[in-house]
Amino acid sequence: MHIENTLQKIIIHAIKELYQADVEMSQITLQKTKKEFKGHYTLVTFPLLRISRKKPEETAEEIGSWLAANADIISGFNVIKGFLNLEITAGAWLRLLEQIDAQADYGFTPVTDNAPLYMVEYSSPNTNKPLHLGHVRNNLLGHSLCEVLAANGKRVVKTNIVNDRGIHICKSMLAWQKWGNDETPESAGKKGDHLIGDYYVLFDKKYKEELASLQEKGLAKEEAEAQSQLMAEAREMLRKWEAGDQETVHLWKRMNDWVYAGFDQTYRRMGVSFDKIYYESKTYLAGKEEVLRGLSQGLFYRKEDGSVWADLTPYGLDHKLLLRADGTSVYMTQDIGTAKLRFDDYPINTMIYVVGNEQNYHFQVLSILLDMLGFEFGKGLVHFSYGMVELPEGKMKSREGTVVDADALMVEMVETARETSKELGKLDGISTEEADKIAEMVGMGALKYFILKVAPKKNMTFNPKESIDFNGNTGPFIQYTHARIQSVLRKAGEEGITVPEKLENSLSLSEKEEGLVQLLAEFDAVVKQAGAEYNVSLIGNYVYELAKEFNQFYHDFSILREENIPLRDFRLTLSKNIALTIKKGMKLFGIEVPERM
RNA sequence: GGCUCUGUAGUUCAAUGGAUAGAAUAGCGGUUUCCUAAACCGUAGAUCCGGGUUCGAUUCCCGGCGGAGCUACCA
Repeated sequence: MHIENTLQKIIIHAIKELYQADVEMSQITLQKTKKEFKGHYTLVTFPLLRISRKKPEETAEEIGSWLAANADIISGFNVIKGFLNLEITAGAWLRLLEQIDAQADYGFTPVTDNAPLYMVEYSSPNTNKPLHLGHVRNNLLGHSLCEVLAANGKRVVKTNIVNDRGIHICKSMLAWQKWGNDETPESAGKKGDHLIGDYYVLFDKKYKEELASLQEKGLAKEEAEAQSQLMAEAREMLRKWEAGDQETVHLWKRMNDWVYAGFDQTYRRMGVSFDKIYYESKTYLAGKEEVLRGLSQGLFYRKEDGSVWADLTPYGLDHKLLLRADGTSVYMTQDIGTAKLRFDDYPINTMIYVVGNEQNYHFQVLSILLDMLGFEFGKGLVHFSYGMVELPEGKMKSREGTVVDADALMVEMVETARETSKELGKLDGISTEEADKIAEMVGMGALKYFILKVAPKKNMTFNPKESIDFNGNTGPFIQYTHARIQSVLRKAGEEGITVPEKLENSLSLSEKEEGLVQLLAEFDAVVKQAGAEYNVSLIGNYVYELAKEFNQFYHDFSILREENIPLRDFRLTLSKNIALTIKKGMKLFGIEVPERM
């Protein structure tokens, strides 16, 4: 980062000296030199030909010569076609390493009191179903995005909106009332969210049976649906709930608490958390108010049947329903209310919604509506849209029982990690507690990394078999690299070797060492870029590259037994810095790195 | 039909408009007297099709073809 920036400035100076022309930073295209060529950074000279009025090779040659003569961080250069490959001096690399070395453990850009405030909404579960694989991607992306933003010096408020009201909730309540026999999570030995989810499924089953028997009597499907006793009861329950009927509300609270306890357990294991949770049951009325205000101000209109609509045709969109004919609110109404409450609660600069791409249209509309209602934050809201998670067999379908449950998945990942460790004899001689801890870190690391390394925007395929693979571009590989480095440092300590704080300035770096130092130097820049582009996955691929380079490096050199003492010291410091960077990178993913594994 | 996203090795993923399109897996062939082999090395294999802009296109634009999603008085 620092070197790249410095280089750009020097090159701008060089061009001024050579061609008496001013160029913008953006015209200086620097990139990492490809492995097969000598050098660290490459200047692409094609965009500069207009200024130099010379052939690419000549231009590159001239700039290269000027730099070699005048810039003290350049130790050499070579020209291939229009590409100017620049070599950086060992001294410059070492100074950079010392800077990194001086950083605190997680010392990215520090967060200050007046830093921009970002509110990030993620997770957003329904209280009638346990979390599944899709939520896992949501939670991990949301949490990781928050970490990346904070690393870039932003204040972050993590928030969640719980969809805790509506007919779907009444369905599971009704099923529990009818067939539950007072079952509780304790008596059933199930997590609360799973218990409620099971009753939701039970309702659906019973409802289908009812429809089938009605249809047998000769009713059409629509008639059967209209006559369904069960559905009528569910609707009646919703009416009672909205009217504040004590018994209904009490049951609702009791069952919701079971669900929240279940969710909390899942969140804790995933390592995600929230600073402020909003409940739809408490925000939908505010939304209704806002919509009615908009109506009275002539922003919206009312149809003959009483329903309220927004005309979005001036924005190239359709008409959008905001309140039903019976006055009840819809999803959009609730999101308007939630947004208002949030901005009342916090001085938010940017609101980010981590929600799947099936809702792209919804957030496009929400942004316009908030803007119409006069909230200046409407226009700038960010929909952090991510793709669906599919299985090798295709989409997850609850009806076909192909939904991957989040809790079951985590259990399976950790179990597999434990089994594999055992087979490899890694668990010999360590306590059960430590083995458990390592299995948890590795299993969860595999899951998190597998999901986060994919560019958020894209749909992805989740293959359970491959996700628990510990080879290649995986979390465990990176964790393993970290553990090996810790082992090196530990052994050095046992031999009485201390890792030097200051580095000798006279060292010459091998190509491999230069490669590693370069990766270290660029890490902060990647984190910045990830924060600016809301692209979390950049970091994963980067840390993997670093880990891979180190493994190769490690394989080729015997670090501690190096005869040359300063070189040994240097490599120890390098190892320490790599371990630190891996740890920082993985923390941005919410992944823990074991000291040994 | 309209709108949005997407199309890269057998498979899963990379690639600010730059050099010979990278990895990983699976395949084939190797490396353990090497302080962690969950490692390392070699080998083979891909940009959906057709135009355009550009010195230069996987990337940007237009047109096809394929996939996903949205287009609900569900959330």
